[in-house]
Amino acid sequence: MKTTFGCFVRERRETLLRENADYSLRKVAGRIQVEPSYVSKIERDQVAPPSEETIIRLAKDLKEDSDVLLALAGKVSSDLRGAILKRPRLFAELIRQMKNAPDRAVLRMVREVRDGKW
Amino acid sequence: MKTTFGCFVRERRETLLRENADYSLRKVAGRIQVEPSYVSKIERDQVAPPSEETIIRLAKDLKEDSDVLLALAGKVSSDLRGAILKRPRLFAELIRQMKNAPDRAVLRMVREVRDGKW
DNA sequence: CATGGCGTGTAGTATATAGTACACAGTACA
DNA sequence: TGTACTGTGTACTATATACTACACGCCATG
Repeated sequence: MKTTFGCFVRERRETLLRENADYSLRKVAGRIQVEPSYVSKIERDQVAPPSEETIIRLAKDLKEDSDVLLALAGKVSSDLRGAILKRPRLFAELIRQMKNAPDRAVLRMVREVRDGKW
Repeated sequence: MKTTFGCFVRERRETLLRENADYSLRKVAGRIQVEPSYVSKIERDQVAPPSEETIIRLAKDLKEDSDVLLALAGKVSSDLRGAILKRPRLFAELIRQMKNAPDRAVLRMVREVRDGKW
């Protein structure tokens, strides 16, 4: 079974709540500026995941990687989308090529580029 | 000025129409299974670009790269999205790293991976 | 001169997205 | 024992998305 957005968020929040009462559903809702009932429905997967902006605020609040949270919501963060849209053919080829490459290989490339080997 | 989705499509269609009467707006609309008035509005950017599925049918009909057409519509094709969502942190890092790399460098890496150098 | 194909204008629709507002019942604790 | 906080149920809403349906006027041509 796949982890859903809601389950993941609930689990993460309850973990934080165990050692910090500031992570009640209502407190989190307050900080990320949505209604508590909405967070409740989100965590039980009763509604679709929220918007990108709300997911990013939530990720920050829960100290989670926003790319991971966005992925669980089936979304790609808009800065990545922006990069792809500027050079669609190039990135399409890159991603399709890397799709089946093992993590190690992809990481090696990232490192090579970061180290200026181009 | 940026080329819009509509302008691009209209220009492409009219180019094809010049040597083939099968590329009238109505004929294209018929083949891609939407109303002619809808295509008219799309080409004049009077409405937002159509759905991914419709864009792909349109790209095929106009013999255009669907990734390019999707990009003009501000969309990323769902197979690319799927690849990113499976390994969000990895691909986020990859794309952010490649974002500022010159085309040549990215292409070199793509070729290296394709040629099994990993 | 009417018939067929052309592009376009107006109006309307179904479904999805992204939430709000507020009442309610249970629990803790002072 | 009351009050403060917890999570949840119900109902509603505004905006966006992705189109359809159909009528209109223009032009070519047979």
